[in-house]
Amino acid sequence: MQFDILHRDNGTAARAGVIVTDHGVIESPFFMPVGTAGAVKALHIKDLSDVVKAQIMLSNTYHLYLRPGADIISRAGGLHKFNGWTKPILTDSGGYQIYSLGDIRKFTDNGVVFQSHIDGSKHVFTPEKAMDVQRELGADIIMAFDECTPYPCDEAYARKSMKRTHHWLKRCVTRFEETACPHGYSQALFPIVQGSVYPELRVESARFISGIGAEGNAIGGLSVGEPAGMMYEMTGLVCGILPDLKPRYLMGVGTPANILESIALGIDMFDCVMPTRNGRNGMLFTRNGIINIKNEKWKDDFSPLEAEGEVFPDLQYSKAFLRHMFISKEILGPMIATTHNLGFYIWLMKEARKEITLGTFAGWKERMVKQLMQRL
RNA sequence: GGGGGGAUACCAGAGCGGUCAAAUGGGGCAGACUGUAAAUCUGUUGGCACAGCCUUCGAAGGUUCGAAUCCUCCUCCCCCCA
Repeated sequence: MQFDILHRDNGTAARAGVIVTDHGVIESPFFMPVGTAGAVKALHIKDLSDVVKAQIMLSNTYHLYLRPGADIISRAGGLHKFNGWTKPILTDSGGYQIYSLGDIRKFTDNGVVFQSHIDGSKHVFTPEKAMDVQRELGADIIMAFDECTPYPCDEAYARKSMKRTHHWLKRCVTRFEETACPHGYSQALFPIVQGSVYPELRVESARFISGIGAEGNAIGGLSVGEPAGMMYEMTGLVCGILPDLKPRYLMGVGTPANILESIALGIDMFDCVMPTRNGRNGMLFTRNGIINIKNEKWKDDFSPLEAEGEVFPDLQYSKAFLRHMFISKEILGPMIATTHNLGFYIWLMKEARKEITLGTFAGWKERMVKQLMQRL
């Protein structure tokens, strides 16, 4: 994997660059639609690629390991062959799932014992296992096995957990170096900074992660319920320490405003379920603000979803029609909303990139943040 | 013509003397959702001057301290036999 910074903004830490992988080029900053089980819910890969114009998708080790199983995907020739997505893929390691699994998991010295959310069966995940499975899945970028701390989290636990993540990282790196992708192309391993909302821990973790010399670095454990200001503070702090010339990935973020603010702090990569999940639940992100399409006030609004929009559904469907689809529980409702939201997110990233290139990102961002988060 | 069953809030449907402004489901309305156990979950759904009061359980009378629940009568619906 190769990363080059092509432009830097005037007045913020934002940068525009390019990542080259064996499955193609990605222009940064970028947003990765989440396709947990190997597919972005409610979307064909053709729409993901040609309509939404996603450059890369994210998938999940935990889910694919449980079902259909890494062996099946490996026998298919890797995840790209299995799901038909020929562009880059990033897989998350399963650390976040173990966090969100709550009380059906427990930590051991070796790794994590957890129960499947599907059938309750017991499984053990270790750093080595996370690497082995991700090698078989064959994503272009794979993530270290970490522990995502909840919010709030006391400092003693956050420190202990961070140390564990660091320790696990070393094991991940060792295993990663001992193995190769069985499908014949290269993979990059990204380590993850933790440390909850404690500046000293974040600094310590960012330094440790930087020392690994990875091809890219991620920030985890944020956007788990802490105030946005705290998230920006931690992100800015960590960005100041992580290598400048490597891509920075802020995991799980976020709202359009969160993303623009984080780009300004030096983040290049994002993923979030918000455009897809909230879309399926009737929330539309638009250039003018947020719409809850199920609200009665849209019932006779025949204006297009987004008059200035460039994505297929924007002009094709009216608000009244989409509301009708949702109220009638038609499958097309979630499909339209997902397509629109992802198209919007990716359009927003493209615009951000353009502004960075022009060196005018800061002012544009201020205007957009206010506008995008309004409730319509 | 004879016999039987039933009418409950927007709909369906429990309740069968007090703890009932009335279970439950649907529908309606609103909210939540940030590395997806999510096409999910939560709240609300008679009125108001709202820790209380007022008007509701087909209509009208009645019994009772007290009725959606018991009695009388009226109206309408359904089933069976002829």
